[in-house]
Amino acid sequence: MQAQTVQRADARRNRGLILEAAKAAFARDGIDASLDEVARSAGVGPGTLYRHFPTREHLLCELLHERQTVLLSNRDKAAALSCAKTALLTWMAELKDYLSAFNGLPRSFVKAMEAQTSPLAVTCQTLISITEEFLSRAQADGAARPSVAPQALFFSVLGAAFVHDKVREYGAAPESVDEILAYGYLADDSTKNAHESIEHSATRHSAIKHSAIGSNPK
Amino acid sequence: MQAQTVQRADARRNRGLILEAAKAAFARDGIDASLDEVARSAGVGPGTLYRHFPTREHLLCELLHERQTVLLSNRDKAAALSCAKTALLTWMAELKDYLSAFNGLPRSFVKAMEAQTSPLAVTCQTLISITEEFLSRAQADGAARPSVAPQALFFSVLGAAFVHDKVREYGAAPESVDEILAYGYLADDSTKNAHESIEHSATRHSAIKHSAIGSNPK
DNA sequence: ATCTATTCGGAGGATATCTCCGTTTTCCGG
DNA sequence: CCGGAAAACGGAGATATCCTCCGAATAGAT
Repeated sequence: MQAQTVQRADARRNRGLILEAAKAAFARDGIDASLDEVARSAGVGPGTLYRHFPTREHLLCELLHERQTVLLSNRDKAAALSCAKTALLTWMAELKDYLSAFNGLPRSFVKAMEAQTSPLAVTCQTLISITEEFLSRAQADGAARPSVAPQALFFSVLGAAFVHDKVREYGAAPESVDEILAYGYLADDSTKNAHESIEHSATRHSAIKHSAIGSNPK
Repeated sequence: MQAQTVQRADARRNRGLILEAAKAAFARDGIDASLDEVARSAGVGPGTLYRHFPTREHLLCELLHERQTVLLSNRDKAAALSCAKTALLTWMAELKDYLSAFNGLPRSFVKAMEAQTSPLAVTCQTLISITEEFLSRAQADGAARPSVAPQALFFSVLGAAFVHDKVREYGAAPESVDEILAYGYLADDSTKNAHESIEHSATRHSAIKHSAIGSNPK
């Protein structure tokens, strides 16, 4: 790794070559692209790649910086919107797009959320914080439901991003999923008494899971 | 494969052993568990495993049959509910639970939807059809939004199932994501004029994506 | 021009997927 | 009960990926 000191010229050059090759490979094959292949197409040895980027996540994180710059500038544009609801909707669209940058990217983010050691973890926290800003503003404005938590919302976008590419390939409208996320699948005017049915069902579900697969302890 | 004729005694026995071992391995390590390891713990050679189940999906599909039986019986219970809304909510919970049976299962399903050759593809179609039943009924009842398409709803559940385990591990309430899916993150009483903002944002988003990554043509 | 710290590159060990084919097992007809 | 053909087994091995280790090469300071 290059620590805090200045790195040698060849090191700097190779780093750039690797990033370029990785960007192409990830864009083409998704984040599971072979790293040895990336090294090969960058014209360096595997050792060089792993010295610069110890894990796939480090490499990914570096590639996302570029995107992140765009995302943050769009955050500002969205934040400048006068309508809190439109601002939130806009941010959500930007966020989902960012999370769909590479095929399989949501999986990396989700993994990063359970392992704080991942270099993507900080990014996650940042994104949740920003989401919270937009969400809070919309909630204060009465445009978003008060019981929605920023973490839950972020997870939901991750889910939407996860299916995003496949929805397109399947022929359905990608926005249809976004719309469900924003407005729900239930109608607005329903009474609230069916709410507990979800809990009930979920509880019953655990019981089912138990009896169905619980035959192997630990 | 065992074609239509009866298979030999040892073949039948090994098939059972493999399924048992695979169930344990998938439950423990998720659907990416090593198949050679499954074969080893089943006490058979790799060749035997691959002769019985040519691909990981074939094996997975067979393992899901058991779950599917439970799911279908629960479908009937849910369908018997008098309230269309509660019925839909219940089905959605059952479905999500089914799709969370193994860690990483949603990825397989999503893959199956773009490759019709996968043995899971039929299952997908079945699940979408059932979802459509519940959805249509709720829509006729005014309990679900008319513009929601069954495919989009299914994709949304896949997204929710994808993050399900991680939400739990993260410490947030798993139901929070379900709630967002059902009711949306926006408030009920908003006017509809922000609707087009989504489209607008999406369009603008594509433009962003273009300029950000469009440097490598095909 | 020399020397040293840095960086490189690729051989190689570990693990996983999937195939091929010689060997073993089942079970049917005699 | 007993061949023998068909069915099934199993594991060696070809290929791919990840990641490490260390002798060789190189940049850049003196």
